[in-house]
Amino acid sequence: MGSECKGHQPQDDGGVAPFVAKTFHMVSDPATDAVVCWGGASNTFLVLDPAAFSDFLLPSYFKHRNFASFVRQLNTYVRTHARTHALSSTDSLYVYAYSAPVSG
Amino acid sequence: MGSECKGHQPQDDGGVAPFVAKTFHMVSDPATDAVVCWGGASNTFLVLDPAAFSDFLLPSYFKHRNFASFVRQLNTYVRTHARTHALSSTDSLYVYAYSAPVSG
DNA sequence: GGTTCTAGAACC
DNA sequence: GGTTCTAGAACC
Repeated sequence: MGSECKGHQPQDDGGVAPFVAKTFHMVSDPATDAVVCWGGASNTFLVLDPAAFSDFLLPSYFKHRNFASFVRQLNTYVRTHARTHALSSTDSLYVYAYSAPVSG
Repeated sequence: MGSECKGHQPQDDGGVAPFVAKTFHMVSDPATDAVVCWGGASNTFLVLDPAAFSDFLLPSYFKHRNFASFVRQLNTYVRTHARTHALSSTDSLYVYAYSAPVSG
């Protein structure tokens, strides 16, 4: 091959699955912190407004607006990504552990 | 026994499970037809307003307001009650088959 | 018997 | 790899 990779990595996602990358972006976006945000300790994120999360946030990242589908995917990566772990839920507050990927 | 049952049946639910009785009542109530109502053919019922269904209707019948928990229970009775059968769902319209109990 | 969390399986 | 539907299992 003539051109070799010289460390240039456009869109370096560290091989992270699309679902994981999207979820990280979605949670990290400060514009939507009233809907979903990082939790305090324990590498968690909180869905503060499940209705807005389902109706507006999910369809902007995924091809659906079903909270159950999101949870199903999350549970998949809970398994394959040691850093992710489901915790608990209440009537209106869903809490999932999800640590930020380590850069560097 | 001195007193025999003479056909008097206060609260005759035909031995139907509480979940099934509650769901039937919830769907049948005309006051909430904008939220959930009986479907046209095929013994179905439609959750027209999932948000209102979860936030207001579910907690008035059950001890939670989680659509997923309702679906989990529904799927249980899909199995044990031949008359119930899950069909499909779309973004905002959940459709489940559920036939009315036959009286008489 | 109910409620929650998670996963299998089918289908896309 | 994503989305949906359903069920197992644990816990209440």
